[in-house]
Amino acid sequence: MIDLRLLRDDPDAVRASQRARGEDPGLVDVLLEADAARRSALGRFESLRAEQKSLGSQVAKAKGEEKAALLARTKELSAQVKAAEAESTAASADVDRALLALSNVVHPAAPVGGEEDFRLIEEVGEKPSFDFEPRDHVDLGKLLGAIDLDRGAKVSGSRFYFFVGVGALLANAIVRCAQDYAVREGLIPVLPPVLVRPEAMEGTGFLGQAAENVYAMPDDGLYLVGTSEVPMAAYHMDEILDAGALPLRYAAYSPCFRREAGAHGRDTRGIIRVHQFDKVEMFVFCRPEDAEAEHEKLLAHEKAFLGLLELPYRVIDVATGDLGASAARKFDCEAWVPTQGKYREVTSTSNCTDFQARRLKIRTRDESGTRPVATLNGTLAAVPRLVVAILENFQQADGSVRVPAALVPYVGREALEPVAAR
RNA sequence: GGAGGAUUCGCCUAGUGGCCUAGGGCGCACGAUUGGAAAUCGUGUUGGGGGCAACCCCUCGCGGGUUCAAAUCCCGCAUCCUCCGCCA
Repeated sequence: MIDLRLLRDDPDAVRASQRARGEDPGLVDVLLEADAARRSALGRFESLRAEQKSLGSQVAKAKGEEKAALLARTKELSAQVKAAEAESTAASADVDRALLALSNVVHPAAPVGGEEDFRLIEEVGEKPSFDFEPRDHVDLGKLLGAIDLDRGAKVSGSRFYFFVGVGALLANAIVRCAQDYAVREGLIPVLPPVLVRPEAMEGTGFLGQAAENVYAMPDDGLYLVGTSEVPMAAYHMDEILDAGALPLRYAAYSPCFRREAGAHGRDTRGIIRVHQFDKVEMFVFCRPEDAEAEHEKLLAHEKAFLGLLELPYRVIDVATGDLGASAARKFDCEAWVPTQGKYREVTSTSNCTDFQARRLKIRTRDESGTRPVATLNGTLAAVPRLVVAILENFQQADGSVRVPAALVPYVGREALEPVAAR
C-alpha cells in the first residue's frame, strides 16, 4: 500500500500514477474521502472513550448515592462509546479497502504506456544463425527424450509436462548453477514453503488484479504461490529489522504455480507458459533510499547469469501499464527464441519500494524511528524458459544440443544427444 | 485425530474485575561517579494512530461476548510445548 501521508500531501502525484498505469484515478478521491471520514470518526470515539475512562476511575472510588449517580451516567456513556467505536472501525475498514485497491506509485523514469511501450535498454550476445532448419524446443525435447508433454497432459492436463532424462538433468543443472552463483554473490540460499496464508498473498499484492491466476486451497485457507517472491516477502512479516542487518539478500528456490487464466490460446505449444515450474528468485529487503541501487544490482545478477549461460538476450524497461500492482519499476530480460524469431521474457526484476513492506508491516529502526523497508525481487533462473532458450539456441543440425560450459559440470556432459523414442 | 499446558515490553517474569495510568529483573541507550574502566547510582527503553500543540486514544497471541469498568470472567480461533494414536 502507499503512504497515506503522500496521498494527503500530493494527491495529484498519485492520480498521475494511476493514469499512467491505465487504472482509475478516482480511487484517490475515494481514499481521501474515506480518510477524512475515518479521522473524524476516530476523534469522536477517542474523546468519548477518554471521558469513559476518567469516569470509570471515579466510580471505583465513589460510594453510596454518589456511586449510583455515576453508574447511571457511565451506563449511558458506555452505549455511546460502543456506537462511536463501531463507526470508527467501519471507517477504518473503508480506508483499508480503498488503500488495498490502489497500486504502487510508478517511478518517474518508467516509460508511460501499455505492454508495447517498453523502452529497449540493450541487446546482448549474438543470435545464432543456422545453416539448417532449426527445430523448436518441443521437437528437440521429444528427440532428446527430455520433455514429455503428451504424458504431462495425460497425467495433469494441458500446460503440464515431465522433464525426463537429460531434461531432468538440465533442469537441475540450471538450478544448482543458479544457487552456486547466488551464494558466490553473497545471497542467502532459501527453500521456502509454497503454500501460504492469505496475509502473505495479500501482502505481496497478488490477490488484487492477479487473483485469478492464483491457485487456492479453500479447505485449508491456503494459497499455492506463483513465485517464491510471496513467501520471501512475507518471511519478515510483522518484524522490525535492525538497520545494521540491511540489506538482506536472499535467493529462494521453489516450484511456482500459475493458473494462467485469461491466457487461453497463448503459448499453447511447449513449455513457455505452464502451470508449474521451478524458479530461483532473488529477494531483497533494504532501506528505501538504497532501493534503486539494489534494483541495478539485481538486474546485473540476471544479466551475469544469462551471460554465464551464453544466451543472447535484450533488456527492457517495462512500461507503466504492465508493471503489476506492487512494482514502481520493472526491468525484464528477454532471451532470443530462434524458432519464434522473438525475444521472450526469461527474467524480471521489480522495485516494489515500500509498497509490499507497508502491507506486510516490515520495518526498520534507525535514529529517525521506525519506517517501512523497501522490497525488491528478481528472477535468477526460471527453469522451463531457460530450457527453451538453451535447446533452441544451442541446437545442432543432427538434433543434438551443446551444453553451455558453465552447466557442463552440473549436467555431466558436453552435449545432449537424441535418443530412441520411448 | 485425541488429551493436557502455554502465549504479558528485545528476553525473563509479576499480575484471578476498579490502587494496572501493566510492576520487577536482564539487556540496551544516555547521564553521574572515574585518570580510564568495572562496580554503583540516576534517567529512559512495545508498537500504532490522532492533534499546530498541551496532550489524547488504541495495543497483555487474534476475534467476539459479559460488565458502568476486562491482562483478569465467558465463547471461538491461531501458534507453540508435552503425551497418545496414525503416517512419511
